[in-house]
Amino acid sequence: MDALTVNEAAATTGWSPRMLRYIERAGLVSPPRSDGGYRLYGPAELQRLRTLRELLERHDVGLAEVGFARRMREDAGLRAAVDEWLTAQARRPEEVPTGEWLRFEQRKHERLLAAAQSQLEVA
Amino acid sequence: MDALTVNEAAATTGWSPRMLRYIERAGLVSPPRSDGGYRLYGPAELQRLRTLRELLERHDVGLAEVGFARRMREDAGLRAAVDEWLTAQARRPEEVPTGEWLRFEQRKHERLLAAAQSQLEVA
DNA sequence: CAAACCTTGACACGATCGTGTTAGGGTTAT
DNA sequence: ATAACCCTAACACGATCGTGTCAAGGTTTG
Repeated sequence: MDALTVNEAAATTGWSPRMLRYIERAGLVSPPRSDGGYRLYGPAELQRLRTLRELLERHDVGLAEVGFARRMREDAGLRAAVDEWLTAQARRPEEVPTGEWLRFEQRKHERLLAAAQSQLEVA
Repeated sequence: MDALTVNEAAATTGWSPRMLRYIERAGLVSPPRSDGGYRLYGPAELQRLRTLRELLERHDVGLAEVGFARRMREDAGLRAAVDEWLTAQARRPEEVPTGEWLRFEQRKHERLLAAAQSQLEVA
């Protein structure tokens, strides 16, 4: 069998087994199961897990946010509602001071980086 | 003056003053300010606050999620990355993409990347 | 069969979200 | 001028996110 179990998949993707289960519950990567219920990660799932990691790291996004993007993609009503609301906002560009929001995001990012840093220093 | 202050705006929109400030910080509704720094909510902002409430209640969405949708809309690179990841998920591996489908996806991706590029050039 | 691995469920813990409240200090309006 | 209102910053607090770990029990495999 060329399918890996959770621990093996974890070893080759950089996720922990715990996170692999969490990611499945979040509806992002759901491997098929063996007759006994074991998760079986094939090449497709492994690739998705690696690209998911890339996506989160490079764009400072959370799993829940990707899950929300997925929900928007699948729920046309939701997508339309959110899109409409945001579009109305965009029609008033003079009332959109992006500076504050940017600084807010920057501070959040700085906090995340600081946390990652101290994490590394411990290791 | 037909602009309301935070407490007045809160009274007519159903939000608390605290949440009005929080919503501004989240980049969702940013009213102009008086010379002294008071928030001044006009009809446009009031309407946006009411529709925002509608949106959250009807679709069980959080403020942070709407903020993320906004971020995706404004950051073409992010949008392209998330979109690409989710699209790959939808495609079944055994359902080998026909030339037609593949070319369609490729063109979409190219458009998204081009948008990201021009976004960067502006900055 | 038995060791090694998997499953779900739970407790734990720091970080962020959504929200209220309070403190110290300016602004507006009467 | 002074009461009433606003501003930001901060503490607090339950809920959820992201993550680890442990327990009790089923599966795979040599």
